[in-house]
Amino acid sequence: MLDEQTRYRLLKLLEANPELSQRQLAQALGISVGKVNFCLNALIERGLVKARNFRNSRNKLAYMYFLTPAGFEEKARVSLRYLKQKLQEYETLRSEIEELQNEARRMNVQTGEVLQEEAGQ
Amino acid sequence: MLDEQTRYRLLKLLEANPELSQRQLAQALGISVGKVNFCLNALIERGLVKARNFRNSRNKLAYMYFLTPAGFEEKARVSLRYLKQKLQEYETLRSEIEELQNEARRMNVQTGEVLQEEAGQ
DNA sequence: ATTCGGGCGTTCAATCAATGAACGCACGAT
DNA sequence: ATCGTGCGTTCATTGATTGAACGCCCGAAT
Repeated sequence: MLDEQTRYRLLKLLEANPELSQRQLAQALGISVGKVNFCLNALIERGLVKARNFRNSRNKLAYMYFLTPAGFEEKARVSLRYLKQKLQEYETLRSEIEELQNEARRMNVQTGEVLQEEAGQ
Repeated sequence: MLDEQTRYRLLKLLEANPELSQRQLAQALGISVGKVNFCLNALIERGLVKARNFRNSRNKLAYMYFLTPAGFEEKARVSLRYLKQKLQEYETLRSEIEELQNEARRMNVQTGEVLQEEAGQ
């Protein structure tokens, strides 16, 4: 449920915008309200996030989800892990693309440049 | 069910190794037998793959799933689409990594190089 | 004082991709 | 005949995810 990407993106979003509602978080992350609710409560339970009241722009009482000190530490760890993972993915992707390009080149020979034209547009 | 990646990897695998059984295909692709069966039947139904009998290494009767001419054409199209998609992902990943590295740099300032050491190992 | 409307967090039945154990079948070996 | 093996196929189960529905709260309007 709490995959690395969601964890990272949620923590980052909370750090930058603690005033977002669960619905706004859901929309910003492209996930469902239910999932945000679940993840947020998990973070709160682990003491990484605290909910606090504040007055929003329409002067209504609302929640604010801000990172605790432990939350900031966790976010640093998660970011680093996420970065490493992305660098790994990057390398994997690089060789996969290379392989695909070799394949496309082989195809070109057989199909008389048809693919190259197609790829151009 | 038939996402672009599975479609590409299955067609590629069939082109190179038509003699693989559904179980072997599943293992090679890291997906379940049921999914391979479903995908394969979809390909057969669309006339992109044909099943044919042959004698395998143990001299047992077995199926061979080979690409039809239409299958080869489809594979070329899928490969190209997949390549484009991967190039796109590559660019996205590049900027995401850049952003993560900026973030890590900012953190370094605040945490006194702790993260850099951590990243080293 | 009362009603209303809107946005909030929360819940949970429904959905859907995916799994892999179980099945019947075909066939070579014994 | 009979086994054993590996095949394709099936389908109940799992598990993640969804989003409609709910009750609640509170400011505004009546």
